[in-house]
Amino acid sequence: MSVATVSRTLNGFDNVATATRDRILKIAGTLDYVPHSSARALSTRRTDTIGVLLPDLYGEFFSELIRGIDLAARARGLHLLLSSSHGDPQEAAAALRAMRSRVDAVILMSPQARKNLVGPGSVAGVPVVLLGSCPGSEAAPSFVIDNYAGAFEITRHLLSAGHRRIAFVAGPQDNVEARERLRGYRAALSQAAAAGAEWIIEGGFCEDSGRRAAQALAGAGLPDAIFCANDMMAIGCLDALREKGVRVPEDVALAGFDDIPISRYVNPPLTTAAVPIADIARQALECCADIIAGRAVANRRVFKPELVIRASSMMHRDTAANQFSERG
Amino acid sequence: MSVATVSRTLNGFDNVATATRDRILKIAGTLDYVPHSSARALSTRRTDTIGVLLPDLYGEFFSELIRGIDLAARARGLHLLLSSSHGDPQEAAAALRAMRSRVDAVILMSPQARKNLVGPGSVAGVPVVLLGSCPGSEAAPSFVIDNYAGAFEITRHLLSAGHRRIAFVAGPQDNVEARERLRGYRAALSQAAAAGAEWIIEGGFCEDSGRRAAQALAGAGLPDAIFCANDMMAIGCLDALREKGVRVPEDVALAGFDDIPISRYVNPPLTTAAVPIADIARQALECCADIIAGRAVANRRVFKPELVIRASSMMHRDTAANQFSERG
DNA sequence: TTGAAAGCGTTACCAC
DNA sequence: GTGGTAACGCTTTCAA
Repeated sequence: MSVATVSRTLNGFDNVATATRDRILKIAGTLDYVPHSSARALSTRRTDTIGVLLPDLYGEFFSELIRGIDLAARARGLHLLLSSSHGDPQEAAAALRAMRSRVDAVILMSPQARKNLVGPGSVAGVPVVLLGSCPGSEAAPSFVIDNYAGAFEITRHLLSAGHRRIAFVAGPQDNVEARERLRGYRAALSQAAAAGAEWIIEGGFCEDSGRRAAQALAGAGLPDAIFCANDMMAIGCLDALREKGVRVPEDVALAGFDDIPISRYVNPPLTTAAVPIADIARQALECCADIIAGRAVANRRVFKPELVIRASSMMHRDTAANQFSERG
Repeated sequence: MSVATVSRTLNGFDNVATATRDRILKIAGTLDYVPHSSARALSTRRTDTIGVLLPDLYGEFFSELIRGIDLAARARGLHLLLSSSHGDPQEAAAALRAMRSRVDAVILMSPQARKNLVGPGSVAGVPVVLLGSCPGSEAAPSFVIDNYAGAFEITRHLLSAGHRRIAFVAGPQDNVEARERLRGYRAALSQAAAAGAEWIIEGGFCEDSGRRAAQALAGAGLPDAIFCANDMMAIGCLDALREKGVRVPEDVALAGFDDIPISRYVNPPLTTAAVPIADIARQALECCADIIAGRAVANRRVFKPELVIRASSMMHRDTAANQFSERG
């Protein structure tokens, strides 16, 4: 038998005699033979691998993201090359370069990018699909969250629950998603006549920055409500408030953003803007698969977060009464 | 210039004239040239990639694990090929086969394995490092948690806090780690004269099974303490107890296992057995690097969890008094 | 110090 | 249906 025939058999071509094929398959099974992927990739120019480039890996947000991508990749028989902790876009660019010949496409999340990381849909020949906004790389297909709308709705919800002075714990300043959430908060405030002034505290998307924000707020006189730019900060916030003896939602209402799995399990459960993380992840991977297969893909898909009201933002009957009487 | 000279230059050999080298590097920089990794791998028989095979990807435990591995891999210039959701060992074996030619070594976690997945330190030529116990594959280097000791200590802590009737919410029955934790609980109980009888509820390591366990317990008359085989179940448990109006730790004490990051942020903070997840992950990766480099590696490294006492298991002064008078 | 050429293990094209 | 063989892009040995 020639290598050619073996190759054809193993790749499922039908121009192989049944007898030959059976014999080959039997022997391959006996030998536990697996084709060498590098050789195949060299010849085929396909690796059956998708690269995943994330800014970080801490917390349930990224965990859900990877889970969604992994599930979809397995369903399509694709491998996943993972690389993260690319806070700065420079590093992301380097990682992208290192991945170039190892993958057929890349899922890239780089909310801190400034200049264009990615050319029109690809970088140096590798197709790129963006997860979230990536400033300067608008040409690539992207799956983005409508952060503005989500933050706007959360803020409006807090206002309509009777809260007036609403503090916002912002995300990293160089993060586009974080900035959009801030913009949504501001817009909702300025649109509501009854709303108090803007009240912005710096944060960094991690639990600890939420903690610090709560400590600062508790020291400076509490607002009616605290809106954290993501759930992790809200959880840190909640913890620090508990330590200070501040009750949520009785003394202060609280809301987050993302609806990571844990948010429904904290005490009180967290009001938040639900982002279908795993679903976005799946679609991003399928988009990669489509691109590789040469199918047409949507250029941009926007996901609007869904307002999820839980106990952390509920207004207590008598607290509400007090507030309304206080403020007329 | 010949390809050979270019190759030597790019691989940092010193038998290249400085002038030639500079010229090559300059041109390579201009062209943004990156060697084709498949071609290189085909020639070198090295991929500079480590495979990571996990049973699941849900929750902070795995998220921390991947984070630890990723950090260490980046530090060593290695890539990560990730594959998960291999509940059943059959699938894990298939994934292992598919990875074979794509990686230099594999970090494998397969707590549900039965027969030997892995030969003496490798499977079909690929070195394997085990994360956690992997029944039947004891020949490979492994990084394991002393689940028995951890569970023993948690149980003893609960007993010494005055709790007598301690319920255990078990993990999946086919999971070795879960079984070891159960064994630790049992041993501690049988060793303490004052302890109540064994009280075991089935669980599955996920939040929801913790919820269900709590609901069952709340219906059947509460124990003094609930010890969940991992933190996720404890968090689900805590949530369901809150819904039922059961106070923790006043009405019932609670403890988990793993010390995932979120555990200190729930209300009340969770008593647990701290497993240095990210550190174990790092060491596992470094072990892979050592094996690839031909360095000697330890065959088995055991990590003893550290008891972390937080508010969820604290006994209230008067509750304690009541219990002692009732039983004493 | 450099270049020529033989692999590495596939796939794919072209004869037969 | 099948086999021979030229790529694929690199590393490495051997000569020069």
